[in-house]
Amino acid sequence: MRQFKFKINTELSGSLARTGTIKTPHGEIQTPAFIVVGTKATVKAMTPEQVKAVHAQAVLANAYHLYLQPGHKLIEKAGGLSKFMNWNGPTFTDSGGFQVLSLGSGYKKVIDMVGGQQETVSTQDRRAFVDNDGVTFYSHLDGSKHRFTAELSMQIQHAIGADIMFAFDELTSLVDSYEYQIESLRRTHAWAERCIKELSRLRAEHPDRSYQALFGVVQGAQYEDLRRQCARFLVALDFDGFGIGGAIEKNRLGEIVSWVNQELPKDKPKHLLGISEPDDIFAAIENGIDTFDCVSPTRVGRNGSAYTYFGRKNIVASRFREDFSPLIEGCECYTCQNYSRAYLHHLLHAHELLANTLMSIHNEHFIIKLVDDIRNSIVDGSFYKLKQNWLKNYYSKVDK
RNA sequence: GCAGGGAUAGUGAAGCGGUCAAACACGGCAGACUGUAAAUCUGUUGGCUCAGCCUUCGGGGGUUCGAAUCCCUCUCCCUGCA
Repeated sequence: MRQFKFKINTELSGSLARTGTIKTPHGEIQTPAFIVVGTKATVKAMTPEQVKAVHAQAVLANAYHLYLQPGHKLIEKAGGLSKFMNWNGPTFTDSGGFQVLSLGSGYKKVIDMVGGQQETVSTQDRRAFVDNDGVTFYSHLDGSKHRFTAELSMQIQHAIGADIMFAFDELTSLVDSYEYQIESLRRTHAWAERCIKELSRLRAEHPDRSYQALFGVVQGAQYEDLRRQCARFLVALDFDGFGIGGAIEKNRLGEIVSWVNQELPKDKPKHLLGISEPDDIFAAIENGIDTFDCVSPTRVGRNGSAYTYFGRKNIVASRFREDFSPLIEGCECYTCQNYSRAYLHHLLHAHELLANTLMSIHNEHFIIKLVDDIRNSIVDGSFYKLKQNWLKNYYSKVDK
């Protein structure tokens, strides 16, 4: 019995935006929702109680990382991801497909979301090699050799036991040729079919775990024909929802998401992988995205930046040394309720671990609240007003 | 008191006649971070009218075309012996 359900609650006329509810065995997710990232079965520097307190509805972990350490079998023995990490809400796992890029062609390179200059990586520097059947790669932890296939990714994710899993895909970069995108897409399609097949085998083997939902991932980079083609291909398969992945030029994000969502069935949830900048969030939701995840709030926080209504602020900067006000006046997060910018500045300079926790709490709270506010604005029809005012402030360069 | 060693930019520490405004580390300053090889990475860090010039390597004085680097002397510190 599949317990995964998605229901649309309200729609914003004149756009693809909607609110909805995803029902999983571990609880409901009110969408649009920002899904917090906990790659290695932990949201870095935060306890599950703190994750709950910032109103996170679900956590997304990573199959690649958990396979290498501590091993998916161990998590299975522990009773599944949710129990293992003491997070009693819904969970997602990413397939490990992203590592094809981050360890392969994008090794040591930042994925350029703006679409500027990019270099490809020479073969000898690569740690991952893609072929039609799968990916051979070397562990970033100890250099040991491994091989991922669609089947193994499903076995890993199935063992980890998240409520929502993603099909194994290949992520290309913007500099890959159109020809390569076609070749890659062919693999992503084949792997999607193999994921479906492998999951049905696993479900038959483990009826108790048939609750796990599987999302297919749409690739195709910046090409409209490829994006639409990929979406149509995946629709024909038995996916519970869809992820949209791959290299996306920042200024075309809304456009690309809209092509895909015009092809995908309306009544299934759509997840945009790895996005959380405020302007991207507005663009994504406006074009029909229900959930997204991103490492940015925690990573940026650990590295000293805080989200505010007037842009990100580098709290390590000396101008905050004697600033005894909270990160945001009136912010309801634990950090702003109790600590000043000067204190956070001090913790960051002293490399105190509490800095990571307090900065992460604020940033996660901030992004989650933004998405919650957007959800409410869809319900009461004030979406466009919120978007306009919000982004005007955020990019105003005012230092408040 | 005698013998030896040492004083280098914010700190520690290289340099031991020219390529030294002086390695490197830390600290400082600034920036970046979008399916986490990230408590990470990048740039910068004497001054200025900045492709050049000026003042620096404990203080002072020498040697030399040229000194942080050699000599004399003073001050302070360390280690032995008295």
